[in-house]
Amino acid sequence: MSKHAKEMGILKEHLGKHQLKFTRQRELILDAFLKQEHITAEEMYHQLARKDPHLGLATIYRTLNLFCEAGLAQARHFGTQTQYDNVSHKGHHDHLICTACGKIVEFENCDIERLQEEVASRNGFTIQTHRLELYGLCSRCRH
Amino acid sequence: MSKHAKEMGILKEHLGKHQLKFTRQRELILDAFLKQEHITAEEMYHQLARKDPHLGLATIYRTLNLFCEAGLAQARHFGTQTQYDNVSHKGHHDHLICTACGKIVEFENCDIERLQEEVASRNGFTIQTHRLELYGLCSRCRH
DNA sequence: TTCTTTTTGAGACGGGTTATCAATTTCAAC
DNA sequence: GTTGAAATTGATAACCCGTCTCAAAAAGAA
Repeated sequence: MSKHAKEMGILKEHLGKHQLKFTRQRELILDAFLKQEHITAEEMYHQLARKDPHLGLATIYRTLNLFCEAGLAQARHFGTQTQYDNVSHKGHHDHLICTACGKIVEFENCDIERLQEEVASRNGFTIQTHRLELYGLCSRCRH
Repeated sequence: MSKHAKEMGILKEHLGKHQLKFTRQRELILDAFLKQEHITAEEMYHQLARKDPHLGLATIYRTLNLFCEAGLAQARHFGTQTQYDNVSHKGHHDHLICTACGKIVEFENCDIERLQEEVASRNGFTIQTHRLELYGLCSRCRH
């Protein structure tokens, strides 16, 4: 009866294939994860502290990495931290990153996505997800 | 009489603007840096150990970060390490990565690059470089 | 319920990067 | 060239994020 039945199914299938178990923590973390577009382990730790004060940070890291293996999440190294992106979110967005001040602007561009599909199929690939980061100087840092 | 007169000039200009000083170490590190497309601090530490056994790792980090501020380098977080890219090097290529077998195919696409420029300027950014990775299944792994 | 296997939580640990600080170097003004 | 203020260096301690460890708890098949 969860809103995330589809993803829960993907997770359970992955667990079954690898002799892993379905736990209360994994369910809790998946539910929280799917509500956002991307999150860090630390952020999720604080978010979930209210629901389950004893949930450990290590469990969150382990579980988010599990989601990556199951294809539900995608890890991305941003500055010093790791962002876990929600792959099921359409409206996938990319990033403009200022190399001077660290400012990050999100954007979407359908034309680029279409060209990516073209490149992929030309090479026999089926895209699952992608990462596009543009590094440069924002208007304020250009001086 | 260095081959890197242009970049040395950029560095000196940056130093001048910020009341920083031109040192033997900074010159040494810039020369080594410009000879490669990208390098980690650790790699440079070992490379330069022969020329100057007393050159400290902290100095290398500080100097590479200085190069980033001067626009000569660009930091990229790759896994646990930081790659410092030589911005003056063009010849950039992107990657198709198979999530099943790990196969990597390199490609270039001018149309995508042009659209990137568009997105950037619309947001007031000047692109120094970018990273585009397409993750999916290659033809052999699609089954 | 029983038993084996996996998972969890708490904290120790590890690798990469930054901060600290006394000694040294730069460089502008004499 | 000397001098002196200000920046830099090198060694290492501290830091942060993420992983590992391991005993206790939970899952799930029989």
